[in-house]
Amino acid sequence: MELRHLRYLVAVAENGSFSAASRRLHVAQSAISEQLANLEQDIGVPLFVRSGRKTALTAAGLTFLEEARHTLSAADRAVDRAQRVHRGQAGTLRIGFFTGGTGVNFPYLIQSFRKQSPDVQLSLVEMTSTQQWIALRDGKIDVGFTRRPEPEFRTDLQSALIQQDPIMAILPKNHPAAPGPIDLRDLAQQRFVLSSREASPAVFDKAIELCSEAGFSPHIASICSVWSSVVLMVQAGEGVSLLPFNEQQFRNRDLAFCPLKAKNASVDFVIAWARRRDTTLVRNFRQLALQHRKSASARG
Amino acid sequence: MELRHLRYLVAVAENGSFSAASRRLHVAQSAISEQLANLEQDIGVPLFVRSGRKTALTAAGLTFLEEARHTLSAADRAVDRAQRVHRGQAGTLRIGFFTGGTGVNFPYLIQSFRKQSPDVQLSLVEMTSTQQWIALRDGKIDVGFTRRPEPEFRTDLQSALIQQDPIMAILPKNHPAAPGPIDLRDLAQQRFVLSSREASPAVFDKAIELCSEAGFSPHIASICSVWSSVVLMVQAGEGVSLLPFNEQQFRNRDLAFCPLKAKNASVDFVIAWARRRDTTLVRNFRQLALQHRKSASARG
DNA sequence: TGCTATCCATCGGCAAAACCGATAGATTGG
DNA sequence: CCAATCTATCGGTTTTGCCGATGGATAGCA
Repeated sequence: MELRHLRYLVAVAENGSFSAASRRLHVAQSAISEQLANLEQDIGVPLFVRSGRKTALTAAGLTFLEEARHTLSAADRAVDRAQRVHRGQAGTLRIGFFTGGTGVNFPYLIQSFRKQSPDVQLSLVEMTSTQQWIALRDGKIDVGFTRRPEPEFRTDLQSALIQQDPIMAILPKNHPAAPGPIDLRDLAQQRFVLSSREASPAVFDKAIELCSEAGFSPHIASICSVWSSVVLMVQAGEGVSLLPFNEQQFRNRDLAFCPLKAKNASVDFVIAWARRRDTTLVRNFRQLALQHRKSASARG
Repeated sequence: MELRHLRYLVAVAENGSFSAASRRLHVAQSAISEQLANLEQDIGVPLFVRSGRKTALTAAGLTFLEEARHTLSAADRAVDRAQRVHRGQAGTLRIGFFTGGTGVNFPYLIQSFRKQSPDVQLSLVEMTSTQQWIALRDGKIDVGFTRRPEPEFRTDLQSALIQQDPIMAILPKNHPAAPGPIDLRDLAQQRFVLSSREASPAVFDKAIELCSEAGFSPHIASICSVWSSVVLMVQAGEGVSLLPFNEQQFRNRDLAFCPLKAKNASVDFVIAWARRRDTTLVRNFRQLALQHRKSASARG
C-alpha cells in the first residue's frame, strides 16, 4: 500500500466516481481502476460497490476513507514540520553557556529571538567552555557561548567573536599593586590561584602566556574548577589570580580587580557552533546574538 | 512522496545506517540511497548528515522521522479498521423497526449481539415497513424488522421469516361476534378502520384479500397511518378492524381481539436487508436474530 | 602512516509496474 | 430501446524501483 492508493481513494470519494476522479487527478480512468483494485486486493477488503452507473463506498470503505484522510494529512504535516524546522521556524535550539559569560544581554536576546521564531523551543544548558565544545561536536547542543575552541576542535567547530574579555588581576583589596593598571612583572613573586585548564584552556593558557611574557613562570598555589572558587581562594589569601572580567565578581567588595598593562591581555568570548550542524535556526540565532553584541558595545 | 520513503527512513533511523536498513529490508543499499535522496529532493529538506562512516539525522530529519512514524501507524490503523469492519468486528449497524413489531426478544438480542461483537456501534431507527424498505435500498439502514418487501423492492432486498403474525379482528368488547374465532363473512356489513396502505401494504392488502375471499369488499370508514390510531378509532365506535396480533394492543380492556377462521390469516414478520450490502456484520446479526426467533418459538 | 573495513553515491541494466488509449460490458435515464 | 455514462480489461509505452558493481570517503587498527 502506498500513499498513491489513498490519494486515489479520497479523490474517488470526493468526486463520486472513478471517472470523475481520473479527470480531477489528470490520470487515466483505467489507472485509477487498476490501482484501487490492487488496493482492495492488497488489504483484502472490498472498498467499493460497483454497479454500472453509480459507485459507492462499502461500510469498510467509508471507515478506510476516514483513516486514509488522517494518514494523508499526517503525511502532509510531516513534510510541513520538516520544512519548518529546516527553515528554522520550528524545532529546538539547545544553547550552552557558563555563568559569568557576558557580552550579550541574555534575557533581551532570548526575548527578541522568541519574537523572531515563536515556534522554536529553547533549551539552556550550563557547561564549561570545554564541555560546550564536546557537546557541540557531539550534537548535544546547537550553539554555545564559550571561549574560542582549541585547535583540536577547529575542524568540527566554528566560532564568531562576541567580545574580548580583558584579563584582570584579582588581588586582595589592600594589595600594593591595586588598583592598577598593573605590570605583571610586579606580581612575579606572588603565588597564583588559577582556574583549571580543563574547564577553560583559553583562560589558563592566556594567564601562563602573560606571565611568560612578563618574564616569569607563575608559582601556582591552587587550581580551581570554577571562577567563583578562584575568587574565594584569593579572598582567603591563597594568592592572586588572573581572570577575565566578569560583572558578577566585580561586585566583590573585598577584592581589587585591576586591569593589566599588557596589550594582549584578553581572551575571546565567542558564539560557537558545529560546522556540520549550521542550520538556519543556528544561523538565525547567531546573527541575532551578533547584532546584540554590536548594540551592546555601542552602548559602552 | 510515498509510504515507501517513510518506511525506508524509519528503517534507516532504527538500524543506524543505509546499509543496515538495506539488509533489514532485503533491498539493495543503492535503492535505499536513491529513494531517500529522492525524498529529500521532493520535500526540499536534507534529512541526513552523511559523513562517510556514520550517518545521522538532521534536526529536520528527526522531526520528520517522528511524523513519519505517525503516518505509518495511521496507515496501518486504516487497514486494520477496514479489515475489522469487513469481518464484522467493528463499525456501525443501523437497525430499522416499528413499535409493536415483536417476534424477537429485542433487549436480549441486542445484549447477545453486544457480547459477540463488542466493538460494533448499534443505531436503532423507528420506521414504518415501507420506510424501512426504502432506507434499506438507499443504504440508510443495514437491517430492518419489517413486513415482507413488496415486489418492487425484491430485486434490491432480501428477507428471512421471523414469524407469522396472525391477523386478528378488532371489535368493540360487546360485539356479538366476539370472542371468535370469527368467520369474516359475519363482518361483511361492518364499517372498517384500516391502517394505511402507505405505511404497511402487506397488512392492508392482506385485509382486503381476506374480505375478498369472504365474498365482500370492505366498506372503509377510516384509514389511519399507525396501528395505535386504528385502535383508538375502533374504541370510538368508528368501525371494526383487521390488524396483526400485537402484544401491546392486546392489553386493551375495552376491545375484543378475535382470531379468524381463515387459514391464511397472517402476515409475515421478517428481518430484511439489502442484497448489495449483505456484509459480515449484517449476516452475523441476522443469524443471531433467527436463532433468537427459534428459541422464542420453542418457548411458545 | 598505510591497510582494511565500512559506509554512501553513482552508474548501467533490467524488470516490475504505473500509466495510457481503446474497447467491451453493464447500467441508468430518457 | 437508445444514448450516455460508468468500470474492467487488454496491449503497448514509459517510468521507476531495484540490483550489482564500482568508486570515493572515512574511521579504526596495525
